[in-house]
Amino acid sequence: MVPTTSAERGRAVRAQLLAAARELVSEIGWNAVSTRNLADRAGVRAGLVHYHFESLQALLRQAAVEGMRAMLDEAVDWWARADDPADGIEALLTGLDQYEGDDPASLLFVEAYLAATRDPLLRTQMADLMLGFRGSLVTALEQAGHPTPEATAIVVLATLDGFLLHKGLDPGLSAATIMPVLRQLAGTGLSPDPAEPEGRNG
Amino acid sequence: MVPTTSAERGRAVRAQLLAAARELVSEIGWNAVSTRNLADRAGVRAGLVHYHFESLQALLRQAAVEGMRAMLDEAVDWWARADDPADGIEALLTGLDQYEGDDPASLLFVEAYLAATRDPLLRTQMADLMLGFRGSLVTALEQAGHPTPEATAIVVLATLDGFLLHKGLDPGLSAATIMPVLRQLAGTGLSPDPAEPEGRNG
DNA sequence: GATCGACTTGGGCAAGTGCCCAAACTATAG
DNA sequence: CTATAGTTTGGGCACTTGCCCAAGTCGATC
Repeated sequence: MVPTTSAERGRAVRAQLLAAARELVSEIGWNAVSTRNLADRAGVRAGLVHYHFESLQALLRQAAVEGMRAMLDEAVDWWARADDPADGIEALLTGLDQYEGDDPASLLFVEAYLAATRDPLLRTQMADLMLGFRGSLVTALEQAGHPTPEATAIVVLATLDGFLLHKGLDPGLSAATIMPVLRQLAGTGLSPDPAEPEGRNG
Repeated sequence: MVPTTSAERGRAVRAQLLAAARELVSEIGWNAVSTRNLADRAGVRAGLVHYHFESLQALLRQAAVEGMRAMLDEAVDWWARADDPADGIEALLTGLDQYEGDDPASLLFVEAYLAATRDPLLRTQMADLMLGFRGSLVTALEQAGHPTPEATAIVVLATLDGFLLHKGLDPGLSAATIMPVLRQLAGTGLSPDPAEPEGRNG
């Protein structure tokens, strides 16, 4: 259905701008997104950016936070369904494996981390997001009877983000390589697999 | 010794520019460094940037790679001295703990990771750097008799980088919290020390 | 028809960008 | 002294930046 009223078209433009922002942030970097190339990508005139949003930064902030929240919510669902937290981690990791270090979703996260360093509002919003996500991992680990859920959750999340940083440099890195180690981490530590083959990288 | 000849002064200016670049990249971000604020920080005229360097990007690339190499070499020395790889990791982590998420060295790394995504030359240089660093961790783990040195090294390095990403959001994160988990990872799992599990808590 | 409000247009502004270059400077060599 | 080579200066070019705004379009309401 093509939007007809002004309000409907306005809402559509806002959505297009936010989607274009998500694309461009991963493609050219947070600081390289300008009102003009953003409007270009969204297929609208540049003047509209500052009609619909207070500033470029506010637009980028909203786009990033909404995008990340959607992805994290999806991941939390995985955890709710899987009975072993390690299965949820594996699902997350293999999701990254189809890309070769230029996964747009991953880059959006890293760009946002960096931008948050210089944008206090974005920092608090992202901190809330990550706290909630970490909490859901902690409860999953608790329910699995893990001895140190808090510290392990922090390490697992750091590893996930660090892994996609490294994958940008070395696309040959495979989730399969590190999965056994993460599985051992997420497991209760009571039944380690006897012989785990050594992976390699490219 | 104050430089007197033109060549000496030129070398000094190059060094000042590279140092200023390292500072500014962590303070305002890779893409926000311009010829003018860079020259300003270095205390030289803007025209000198393009006399001494082919381009701004080339300057930033060289500054980042040199800075990272110096820091990694230092860390490798730690490994050479410590007999337990976990001690080296602990030394690295506590080095990060004195900052509150705005450690200039850490930010330089993350900024470089991101810039490498869009600069093929920087990517290969950083890949070499990280491969060498990871290799030294692998040998340290091998000598300690670790069963899966390769995969563990990848996870440990990813955790290190991911941890500083998260620390930017949540400065309350302490290295002490995750150290037991990393120690378990880096250990052989055979507990060479008589009493080792469950040390102090953060 | 007229009016209203949300939205859109296109042009503009001051400031900043990377890079360039002719001219000047400076310490050494012939 | 005059060359010479390396370095430094200050201004400039063409372009992009975020943000602004008067004038316009368009459907809904009176």
